[in-house]
Amino acid sequence: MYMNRWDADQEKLAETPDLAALAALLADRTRAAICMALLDGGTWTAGELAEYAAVAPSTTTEHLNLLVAGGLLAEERQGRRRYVRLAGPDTAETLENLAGLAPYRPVPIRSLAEANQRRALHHARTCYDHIAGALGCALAEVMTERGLLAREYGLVLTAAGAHWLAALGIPDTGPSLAHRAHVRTCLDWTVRRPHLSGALGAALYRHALERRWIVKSPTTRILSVTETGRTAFRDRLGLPDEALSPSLTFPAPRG
Amino acid sequence: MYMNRWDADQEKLAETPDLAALAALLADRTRAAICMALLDGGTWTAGELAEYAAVAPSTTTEHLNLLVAGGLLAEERQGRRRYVRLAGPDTAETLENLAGLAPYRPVPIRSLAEANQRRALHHARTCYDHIAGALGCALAEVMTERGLLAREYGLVLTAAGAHWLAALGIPDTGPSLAHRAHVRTCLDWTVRRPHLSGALGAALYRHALERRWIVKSPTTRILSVTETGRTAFRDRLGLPDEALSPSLTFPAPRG
DNA sequence: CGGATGATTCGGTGCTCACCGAAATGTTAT
DNA sequence: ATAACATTTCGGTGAGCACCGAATCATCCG
Repeated sequence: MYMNRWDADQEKLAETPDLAALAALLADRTRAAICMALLDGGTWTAGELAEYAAVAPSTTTEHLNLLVAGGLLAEERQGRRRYVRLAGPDTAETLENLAGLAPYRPVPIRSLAEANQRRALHHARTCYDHIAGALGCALAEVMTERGLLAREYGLVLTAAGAHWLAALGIPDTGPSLAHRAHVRTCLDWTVRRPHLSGALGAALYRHALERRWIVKSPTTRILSVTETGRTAFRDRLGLPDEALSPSLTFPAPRG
Repeated sequence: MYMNRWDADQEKLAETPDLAALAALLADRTRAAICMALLDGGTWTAGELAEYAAVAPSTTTEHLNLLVAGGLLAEERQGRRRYVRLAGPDTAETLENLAGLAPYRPVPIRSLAEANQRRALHHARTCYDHIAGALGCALAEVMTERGLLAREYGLVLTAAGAHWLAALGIPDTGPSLAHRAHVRTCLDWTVRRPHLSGALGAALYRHALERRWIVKSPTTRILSVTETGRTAFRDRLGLPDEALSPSLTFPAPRG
């Protein structure tokens, strides 16, 4: 069918974002749980998600179909497996922001093991491609205090910060950093303070992983600070000891 | 009931953000329409929203109850009226991001007047407290080209940009700018390119309104560029003429 | 006071959709 | 080939919820 400029414009003009359709994807307990699980930045199989969400495999299939069709998830099929992950950093960031705005719901804790696990999650965990939890928040705070980041029209990298990054061996403008915008912060749902996300957050996470300052649990989102990491975080950033290990008490809120 | 430190921590640990509950608020066509309407940054009465969304007043009441209880909307009651608005800038920003991620839905256009209205909306409109549409995107682009903004670890204000702001009479660190973070961009759902949001976007919008570079339609989100504005935008920023009036053709995509 | 107006409560209706189980499909392992 | 496994298709069921209209409540105005 022939379409002239006017018709093409009409077409463009006559569109509106279907917010409800997108929200409907997340409005289901099970689908929301799947998305939160995938916020670890990893790739899961349909079966793993079925067990995690405690629903039948057939139900999971339907949910994944919707989420993929809606553009929230990317999928990759290998043999009889279906691997899914979040579609991209934008998706992850929006989910994080949404989670920060969401009300809180009590979660049952049945055993000491579960309690310890949650404690570890609160201390340090992955948030897609960066560090969240008390450790992530402490990083953002200390970097601000030290003048590596500044709050001027937002959180930005200072000259000192750029220098510090270079000293660490993180190039201040790489291919992955250039196209992805922002020193961003997102509200941490455990500590309710901001932590670093965006390209800078991702770069720091990768760097810390490479140097084995932190290690990631293969099955969960939990991060542990290694002995090397403890030293590095303390010496290079002056992170207080409380931020470096899961403890019974939380650091006092900023004041 | 007495609660020691351990119990308090347990309580905090045993919470998780209820993403599904929040998303459910937006998963309804009518409620989503209400939120999108409120993205104009204004305050609406229940009756106005009922007419806008084309549902019975009783239905609107129920929706508003849910949205207010969920923390998305703030309400203020005066006499027999119920005024509602978005809860805050965070809410608006998250909604914008979500809308940018959402799929597009064709919207019926029944008359020439409606077509013109949509054209105007695409050209320039309010997005909570800043400028969106082709004009908003053009602003962001031109400011970047002119070196007022730079993409280094994200979009930041350059020294030249700060100077330019000062010359305009916008203080580079005001009370409202300091506490609200970020030179932010959000994906425009009409042009699908980023426009300026965050504190800087809000400051620019206010400034342009005060100088009457633009005027806002009292009933819709449509912005019109005045004759003064045309001159100001062109002289101070070098905005191309295409960006200054609604036209039949769109500016070519960047490249 | 009495009438108009904006908003709310409530009961009832219809539709959507999350869920499961059983059977089927396709893939890897023995 | 046969068996074990991961996922999918399909039919049926039950619960949740968006909607309306009619009646009610509260406020403003003459």
